[in-house]
Amino acid sequence: MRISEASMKSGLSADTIRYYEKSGIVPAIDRGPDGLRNFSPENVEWLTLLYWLRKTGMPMKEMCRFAELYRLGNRTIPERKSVLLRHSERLKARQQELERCAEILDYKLAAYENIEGGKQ
Amino acid sequence: MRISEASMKSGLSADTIRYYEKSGIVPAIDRGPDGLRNFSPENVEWLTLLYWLRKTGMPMKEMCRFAELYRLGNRTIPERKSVLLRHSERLKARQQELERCAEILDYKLAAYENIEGGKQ
DNA sequence: GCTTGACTTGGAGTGGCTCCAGACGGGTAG
DNA sequence: CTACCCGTCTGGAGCCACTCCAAGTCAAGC
Repeated sequence: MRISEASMKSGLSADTIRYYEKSGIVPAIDRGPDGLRNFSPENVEWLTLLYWLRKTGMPMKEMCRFAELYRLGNRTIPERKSVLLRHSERLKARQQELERCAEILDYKLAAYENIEGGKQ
Repeated sequence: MRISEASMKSGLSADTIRYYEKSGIVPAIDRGPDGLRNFSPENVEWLTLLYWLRKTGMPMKEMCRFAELYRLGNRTIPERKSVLLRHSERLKARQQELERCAEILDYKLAAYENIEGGKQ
């Protein structure tokens, strides 16, 4: 499939996909005789995973490392697991931040309720 | 208090505080006779709020708007409330994304458990 | 009086895209 | 056949929100 379809399915923009390919985070995609990229379902699966990792704050560097491990085959699975576990920890920390911020917002909003028309 | 203390208390770096002041998101801070910034507790409270809003993804533009409303005094409280409510919605959406990603990670990790030593 | 350290400014650099100009090639319309 | 539109290509500029740095000022301590 071509880039627009891969983009729709993965969630990444066509520009971002090209950018990822350039930076090696995505393997060089096969090209048709016309020179256009031809994405396989596996490519799209990979892009989709990247979409989620990136969206939830994994840095490029780490994604590059992860991609490299993937290229190196099965014997890197333990390390890949540890990358994902680390990210999972990050997600938890992030959720706590969001919760903390939600509390602060609630507090602020309640304060506004009380003030409404009073002093600042 | 000086910038280093304000930085510690708010969580923002000194550079970021100066940057925020330059961009108007923070009111011009009082200067002592030595030309150094002299932060009041209210300044720090404001910085702390900004820290949380920014950290949880509120764009600068919106924070600028919020700062402007704040400057305009109490009659803008309803609009300030709606800014915070909108952000609160954003937090919820963000939390769902994190959860979705956590699911995907769990799925991947489980797949790795099964593969461990088998085929890629 | 000299060093140390916190602060100042302006400006350059960074990460991760995002947008754009200009070129190409395939398909439909006139 | 020509005109035009689409989607794609590449390389490069632009953007956001910092972050870091150089060069300078000043105050306090030895």
